[in-house]
Amino acid sequence: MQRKELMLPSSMVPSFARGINILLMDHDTTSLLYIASMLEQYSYKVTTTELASVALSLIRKEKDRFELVMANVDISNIDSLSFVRVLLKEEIPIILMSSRRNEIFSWRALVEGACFFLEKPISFDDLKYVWQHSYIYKRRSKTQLEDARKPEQEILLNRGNISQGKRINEGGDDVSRNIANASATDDLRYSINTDQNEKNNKQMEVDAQVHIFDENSVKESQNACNMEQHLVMANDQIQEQGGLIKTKRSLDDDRGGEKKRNLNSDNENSNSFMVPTEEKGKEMNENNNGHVKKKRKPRIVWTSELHLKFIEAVSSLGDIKARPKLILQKMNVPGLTQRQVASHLQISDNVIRDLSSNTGSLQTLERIKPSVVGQPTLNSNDFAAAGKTQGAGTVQVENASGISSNVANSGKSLKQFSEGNQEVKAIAVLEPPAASSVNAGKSAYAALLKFLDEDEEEIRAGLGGELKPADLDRYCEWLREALMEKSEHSE
DNA sequence: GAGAAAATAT
DNA sequence: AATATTTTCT
Repeated sequence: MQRKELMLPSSMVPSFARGINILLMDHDTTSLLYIASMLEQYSYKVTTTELASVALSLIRKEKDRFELVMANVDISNIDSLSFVRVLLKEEIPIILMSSRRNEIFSWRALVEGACFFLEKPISFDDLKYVWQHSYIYKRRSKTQLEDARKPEQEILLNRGNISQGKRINEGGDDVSRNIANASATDDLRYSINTDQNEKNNKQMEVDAQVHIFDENSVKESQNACNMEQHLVMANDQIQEQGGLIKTKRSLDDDRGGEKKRNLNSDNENSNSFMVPTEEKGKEMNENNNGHVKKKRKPRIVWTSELHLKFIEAVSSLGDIKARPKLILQKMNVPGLTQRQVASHLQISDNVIRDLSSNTGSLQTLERIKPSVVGQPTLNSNDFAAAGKTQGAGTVQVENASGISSNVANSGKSLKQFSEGNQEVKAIAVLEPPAASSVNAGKSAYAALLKFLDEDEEEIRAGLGGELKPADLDRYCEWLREALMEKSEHSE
C-alpha cells in the first residue's frame, strides 16, 4: 500500500482547519518555495515573502488575515530578532524554523511566546500538524482572562510545548533550564552578517556596521552612532529650482503673496548633521544671477532595516499613538527627521517592496478620499487618491446595488455614481503586474510544483534513492540545478 | 503637529 | 514610466 496514492495530504488536516492562512517567511528562496509547496499540499493557504519587513507590512495591513506565521529566523540576518519581537506583540501564533546553529535563539523566542520551533531541514511530515498551533492559540486567547492568572512563564512554556512530539526539543524543563542559563541572551547579538549577498556596495557598507537593535544589547548612544549609518544619502547633487520654472505651485505663489515660505527656517530643528559639514549653513545659495536657490535635502533611503525599525516603532506604539513625533522618538535614529518619518508614515501602508506573494490577481484597496468623491471628473490619477499613492490602475465604485463600475475616465464623478443619499464605496484596483514581472518567484514556484508533480521518479533517481528529511539541502541543490537545466532546454 | 497632495529625484 | 522621498500647503 502506498500511502501516497490513497491519502491526500490535505485529508490529514481536519476540515475546520483546512485552508488557514499562513504567512511564510524565509530568506532563502529555495527553501521558501519548497516549504510553501508542501504547506499547500496540506491545504494551507500560503503567502510567502523573503523579507521580514514585508512580512510585517503585510501583517500590519491585514491584522487578522494570517492565522499562523512561520518564519525562518536566521541570526545572521539582522531582521530576525526584531521581527520576532514585533510578531510576538501582534499575538499571532508563530512557528520558528531554523537550523541548529540558531537553536538558542529559537529557544529564547519560545520563552517569549513563539509556539514552536522546527529545526531545519523541514520535512513534509513536520508540517502536518501545523494547523494546531493556530487553533490552539485561538482557543487560548478566548480563555485568556483565566489564563492570565497563571504565572506567565508557565503559559508561555505551555504554548511552546504544544508539539506533535517531534523535533521540538521535548520538555519545557530543558528549554527553561537552558534559557535560565542566560548565556542564551548573550549569544544573541554577535555574528553579524558576514555573508552579505545581494546588496549593492553602498548597502554592504552599511550592513556591515549595523547592530541588532536589541534593547539589552545596544545602549542608546552607541545605537545612535551605529544607526547613523542607516541614513544612506543619495548623492549630494542638489537640484536647482530657480524662480524661472513655473509650476502649479509657483504660479499660486506668485499671486499668493504673503504666506510664502519660511524656506528653510524651520529646517530640521536640531538634526542637520545629516547635511555634510561643508554644506551646513549654506542652505541658500546664489546663482549667477544673484537669484536665490534653495537646496534640497539629500534623500534618505529607507532601507529594509530602517523600515523595519520604523515598523517596530509603529507597532509598539499602536495605531493610535503611532504619530510621527513619537515614532521618531522611538526609532531613535540620529539625523532622521520628523518630516521624513511623517512622510514615510503617509505611505507606509502601501509600502510593499516585495510582492513575491502577489499572484497577479487584482488587489483592492478600499479607501477613498472625500475630495475625490466630490470631484467633477475622475481620471486615472485619482487612482492615487483612492488608496494607492501613485501608479497605474483604475478607480471603481460599488453602489448599494452592489454594482461595480469603472469610474476612471468615465467623465463622471464618484458622486454621480451614488444613488440618493447612499454612500458609494470606492475601490482602487491595482493593475495586475505586467506578465513579465509576474514574479520570477511565481513562475519558479509553478515550475517547481509542476516539476515535482511530473518528475518524481526522475528526482528520486537524481538523488539516488529515497528522500529523507536530512537530504533537503542536497535535494534543493539538485532541484535548482535540474530546474535550470530544464529552462535551458526549453529556450 | 499632522496629513494630504504636489513637486521633484531616482 | 513608475516609484520614492521631500516640500509645500492646510
